[in-house]
Amino acid sequence: MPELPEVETVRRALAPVLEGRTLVRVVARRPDLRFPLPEDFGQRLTGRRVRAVRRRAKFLLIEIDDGTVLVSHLGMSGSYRIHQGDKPPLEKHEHIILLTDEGTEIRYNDPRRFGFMDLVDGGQLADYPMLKNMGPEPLDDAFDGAALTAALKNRQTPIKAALLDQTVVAGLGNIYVAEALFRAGISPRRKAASVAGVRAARLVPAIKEVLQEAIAAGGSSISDHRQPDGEPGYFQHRFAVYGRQGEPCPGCHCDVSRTGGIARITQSGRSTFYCSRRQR
DNA sequence: AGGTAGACCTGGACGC
DNA sequence: TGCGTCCAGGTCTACC
Repeated sequence: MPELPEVETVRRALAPVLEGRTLVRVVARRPDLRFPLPEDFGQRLTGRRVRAVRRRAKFLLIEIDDGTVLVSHLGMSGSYRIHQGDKPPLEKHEHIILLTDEGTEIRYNDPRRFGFMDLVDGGQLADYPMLKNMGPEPLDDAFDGAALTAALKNRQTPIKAALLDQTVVAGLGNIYVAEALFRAGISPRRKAASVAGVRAARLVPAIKEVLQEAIAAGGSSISDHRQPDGEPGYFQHRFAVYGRQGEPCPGCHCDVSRTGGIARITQSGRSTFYCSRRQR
């Protein structure tokens, strides 16, 4: 599921039920997700108050009043669900349960367990291995055409792979890279270093716009992913190319029976969707 | 050094 | 119904 817009949607849902609240019960129903959970994970959080729920790229950063940060990454299939009042029976893959002093229950569900949680000293966060080399936030003003051009300089890999590299720009994944490249009219196969100057200046706003629109739509619901309140996201209905192989791209007048419509290719082991006529 | 496969894990969709 | 195959939003590690 979760690229930047989905994680931001989760952050916005969790912040009002967690910030300022005390965690009265924290249960890990198994000792590990992708990695082993820290020793005494539940005990270290129980009785503590949550200061803030932040996000960096695809990471949720839940700041605790003792200076600890609960780092949460959703991997491919992680999701949070908030229950106030009625608590339905626990599901098989609901691995982590947080209960607040207001009686709100927050469950972390992750069938594939590619997600993980960790407890990190706030002062050490900048050195945390998975955050240390992270590139700029795509929605920050500092991320502009010049910054992208510099980050792509001399890179021979396709632009698709470069945008998935979190050290170039942090938070994009397979879906939003495809959508941003379509909007910018840039082929995913183009050499990254050649996305400079005007092309980079076109790509940056395409990235920002697609992310902002997706956040406004509550993210994308692929498979059975939901927002924490149980509502689906709606941005998947607005995908121009992702998952649409063989269809005409939006605004396209070509003869799909002849051109084959939106193409699907494999790049570094992952599906790429694009229009070979309008993306160069 | 930079770039590309393989690994991690479960479940859903599809073909036979 | 059941089995095998393929595919999936991410990222680390091990190789060339």
